[in-house]
Amino acid sequence: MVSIDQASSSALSHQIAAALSDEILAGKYLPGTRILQEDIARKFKASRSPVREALQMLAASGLVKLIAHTGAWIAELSLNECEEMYLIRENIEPLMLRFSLPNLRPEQISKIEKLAQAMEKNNDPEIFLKLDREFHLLSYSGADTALLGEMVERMWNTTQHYRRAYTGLLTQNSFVNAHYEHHLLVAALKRNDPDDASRVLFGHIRRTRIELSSHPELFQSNSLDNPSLKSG
Amino acid sequence: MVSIDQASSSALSHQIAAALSDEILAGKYLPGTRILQEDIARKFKASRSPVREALQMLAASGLVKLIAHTGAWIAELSLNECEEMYLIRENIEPLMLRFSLPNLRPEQISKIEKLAQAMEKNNDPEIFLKLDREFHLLSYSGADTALLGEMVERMWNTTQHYRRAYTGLLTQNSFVNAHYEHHLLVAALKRNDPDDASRVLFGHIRRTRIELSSHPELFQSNSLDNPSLKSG
DNA sequence: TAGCGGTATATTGTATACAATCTTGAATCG
DNA sequence: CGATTCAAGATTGTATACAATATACCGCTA
Repeated sequence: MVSIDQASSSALSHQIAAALSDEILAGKYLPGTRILQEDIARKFKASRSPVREALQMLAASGLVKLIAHTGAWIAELSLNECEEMYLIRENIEPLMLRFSLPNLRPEQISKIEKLAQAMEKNNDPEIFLKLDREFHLLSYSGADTALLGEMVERMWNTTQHYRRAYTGLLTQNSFVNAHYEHHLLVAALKRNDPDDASRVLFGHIRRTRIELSSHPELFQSNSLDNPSLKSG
Repeated sequence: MVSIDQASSSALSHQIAAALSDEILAGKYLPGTRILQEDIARKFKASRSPVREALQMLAASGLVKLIAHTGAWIAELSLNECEEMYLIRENIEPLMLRFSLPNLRPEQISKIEKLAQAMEKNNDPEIFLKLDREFHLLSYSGADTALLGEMVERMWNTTQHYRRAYTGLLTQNSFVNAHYEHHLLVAALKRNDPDDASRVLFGHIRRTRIELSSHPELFQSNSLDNPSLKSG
């Protein structure tokens, strides 16, 4: 369940897309940052051809926004768009969890439990971000629904920057609800209770959406050279 | 709410993507058909560069499947994948309808009603397909949720071939349930009842999914040169 | 001084040539 | 006779050169 996993392909365009994808998700580029084809080409010692294709792939996965004849930017969500993503996630991820649960093996559930515990002990936002992503995506890994999986991962990708900004904002205490929900989710998984698992997951995403929406300051664009701001 | 609507852009790649998109949705290529870059290039009197980009765009919108170093094929769904799409639709489209309804203007609702009536009078499957798509997408058009809209349209695109095959299979009588549901939906819209509208829509998509799944013969691949069949 | 044009520059889009990879089919071997 | 290997052809992937477009800066005008 890795979005651009044709990356194993020798195709340069796929390698570039995978590398850029990692960097973007790691937060090395801020939303709204402009991307010049030549810069990327130089960086990977390639021509612009594979770079252009890589940018198209990243646009398809929601990490980059392309505007014809104008350029490419790191994708940026408004507060409304971010809430939209969370609303969709609320309705989709519980469904995926239902498909996954029957196929989750005990050792996977153990691993999920350990991730929840690790998150609780940890106090580095960046590590939380990583563990949280692994926790949830692993809980979906039993689902034999590739198309659903792609959608879900895409939504995690496009919201990644804002989860980072949000977790960076919070104090240690503010995470308690998330930890509670994670533990409740693990408990439901262990007792093989898809109804309760879905309900807890729904509430978890919903609560996060609501808390996010009380931090509009996370969505002030920090780059002024994005033409989509003028035209919109 | 048109997927590749940068097509208005003068960029050749976008024009090619838009034209191909129309043709694929119109059923001029069967799922599993291989697409050669040179053929498309000749057809549009262009070089392969814009064709490659167009194919990437179509892959992003779910109409085409790309395999590195190997080629491009008209996207094909298995019965399971198609059911997956419908399950997602069941959970997503009622949500979008809820966003849309408060912003639908009376004349739009009238238009929706007329489409339902036109579908009932009509007995050409191809026209039904077109009207049905217009009916539903128009019912969502009040929603100010671009991201959700893109997802929904994407799902309509990827399932278009199978809706066509299915409607072509049915007798006039088999459409009655769809007509009933359409009328119930219109009634709920007219009385501004989002709960009922969502419920009817959910049932409409769900029933279609179940009926589709009783026709596995629609999903026998009719092209034998698709490598994804061997490797999968 | 603010707003408008227009030109130079920067950047993206496309065509062409070449390289890399895969597919096909025939010849060979067990 | 079936499976395998290898080479030729077909097709995709990449680099480079050029064309088209947009951006930015400067000077002009009101």
